[in-house]
Amino acid sequence: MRFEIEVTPLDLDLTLGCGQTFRWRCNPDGSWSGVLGDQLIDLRQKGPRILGEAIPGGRGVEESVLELLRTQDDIGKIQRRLRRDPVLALGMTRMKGLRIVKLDEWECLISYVLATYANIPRIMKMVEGLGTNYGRRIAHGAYSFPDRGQLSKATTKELIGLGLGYRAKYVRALCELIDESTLSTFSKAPYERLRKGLIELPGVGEKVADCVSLFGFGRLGSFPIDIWIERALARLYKQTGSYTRLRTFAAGRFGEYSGYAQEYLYHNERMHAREQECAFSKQRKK
DNA sequence: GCCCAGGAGTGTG
DNA sequence: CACACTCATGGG
Repeated sequence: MRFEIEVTPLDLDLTLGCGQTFRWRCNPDGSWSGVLGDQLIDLRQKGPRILGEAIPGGRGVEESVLELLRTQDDIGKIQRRLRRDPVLALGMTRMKGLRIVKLDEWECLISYVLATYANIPRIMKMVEGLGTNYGRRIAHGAYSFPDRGQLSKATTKELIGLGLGYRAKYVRALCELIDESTLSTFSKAPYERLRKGLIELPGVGEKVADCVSLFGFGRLGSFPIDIWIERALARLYKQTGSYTRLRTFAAGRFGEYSGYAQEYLYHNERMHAREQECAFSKQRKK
């Protein structure tokens, strides 16, 4: 089923390729393929228009893509607020098309528990492994992310076989602990209580809780601090110290849209590191 | 071969 | 509060 939607501003490559979600892949022709619920979806950007194709297709496909891209966010308003920070204002215009994504809560929780101490290619491989082994087949080579019931069938040994390592026991424990009401209670909870509830879960610390709050539960005030954000805060703001200290700094500086600030800083820092690396290798060639 | 990764859990000073 | 150590492994 083909469909077409319009989203502005939007940079699909930035949004789907900057490491927020581990389920979308860029095809050789520049389009993106991913799974939303039980739909395999291809997206191709033509200026402000997004040309999409869904298999098997059906009602609500457009809506699920609009939800993924958080089209209700007023990017202009968010950027005006964040531009009050001179450091952030510097390179922010080119980030205009980078949108926070809205992921399924359960998928997001499991994905970011797997994301601890692993690089992005490996995380993608682990998440893909859960899909192909425990999800439902949608199309050739495409599987839905397994729900609690499906993932509960996995043994710790099987999960380790998929390369999860010590993360396997956390996935097992989460399958036991999380039920239907847990996530809906979380959804209704105010941010700080949601955060505390998430941190009580096995395999979930402050950083994962903040990622799940942001990408899974859509709390834009959340500010996950990983190694890249730590570097960015040290390099650009001369801020170092504990997670709590850095988090307090970010809240005061970026306020209710800290999540967008975080994603800008994250992407910027990774690009900066890559430029440094290129400059270094060029220098060595001489 | 070596370094590092969208960290968490636990124990100690 | 701050560190220190372990966990388990694969990608670049």
